[in-house]
Amino acid sequence: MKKTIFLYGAGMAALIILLKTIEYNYLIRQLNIEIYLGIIAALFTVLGIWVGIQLIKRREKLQAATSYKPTSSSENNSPAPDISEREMDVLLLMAEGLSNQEIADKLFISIHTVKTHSSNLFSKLQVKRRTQAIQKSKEIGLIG
Amino acid sequence: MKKTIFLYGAGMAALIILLKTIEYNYLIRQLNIEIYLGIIAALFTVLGIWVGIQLIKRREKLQAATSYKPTSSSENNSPAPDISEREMDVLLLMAEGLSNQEIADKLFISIHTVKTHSSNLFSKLQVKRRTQAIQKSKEIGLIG
DNA sequence: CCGCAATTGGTACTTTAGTATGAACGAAAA
DNA sequence: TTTTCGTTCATACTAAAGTACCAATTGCGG
Repeated sequence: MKKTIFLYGAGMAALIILLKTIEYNYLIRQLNIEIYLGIIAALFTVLGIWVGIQLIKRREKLQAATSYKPTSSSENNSPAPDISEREMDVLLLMAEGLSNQEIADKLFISIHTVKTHSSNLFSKLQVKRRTQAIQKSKEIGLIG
Repeated sequence: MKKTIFLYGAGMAALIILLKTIEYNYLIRQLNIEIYLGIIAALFTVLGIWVGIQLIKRREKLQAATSYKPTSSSENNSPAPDISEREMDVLLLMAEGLSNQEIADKLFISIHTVKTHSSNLFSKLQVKRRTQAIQKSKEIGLIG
């Protein structure tokens, strides 16, 4: 949370510095004021889109946390290793045949994170490939 | 789609009109140019946030549409795509989580042949990856 | 005999998957 | 407050999967 605000402020500062540089150097005397305003509008529109996406991600994370609690503490005793909630998300999408990139898009995380989760998943399931993970997790009743 | 674009354009137009009104009436002569730029930045940031939210919504809708497609009309157009005997062998071992090399060893053929079979298999099943092939062949009852 | 499909094998290439390692942050527990 | 764990992201690498194109063999039916 604080990090996002800091990054937002830093981005703003960087933009302001950039604009000041443009203004006081050479461009502002040659360019039309309309073009200058257009550049500012475009830049801050992009910045706003980024902020909006960040807000969506945060909200969805909070919603998921409040709605999905009873996933991994009920019946998994000996055969089911303690798969975390996020690893379970990856596993389910994996079983549907999605690629890592598609899983990343659907969960709003990067493909690197998907690889991290899946790698940990394979370790916990003691398998080497995603096809084996699907097969084994169905065997031990992790997924339907 | 078109509606969103129209709304976006309308929002832009309204903003421009507002800015022009501010500029040509009274504020621009009294206020500092910095404040004027700040107002523009803030307005377009808000606009960008809105656009970002719209983009997220659209993408989620598309994902839902694509993910729910194969439930209704997948088993009527391809109840039995003529899978050859050897392709079936590969598919069965594939569903057990074996790699191409392991399948090749088990069938006493080269890995190239396994790739050929699996590639033809994916074309016939209209999928792109082995995980999807397993999922789909179970859906349409090709394998148990 | 000839065409056709299936099977097998290959080269060369791009894409995806997976590993190893490190880093950062937040929340919860100790 | 410090530690631990889960989550996130990243780079750099190797391994596996998949595609495109080609070619030889075999068996079957016209």
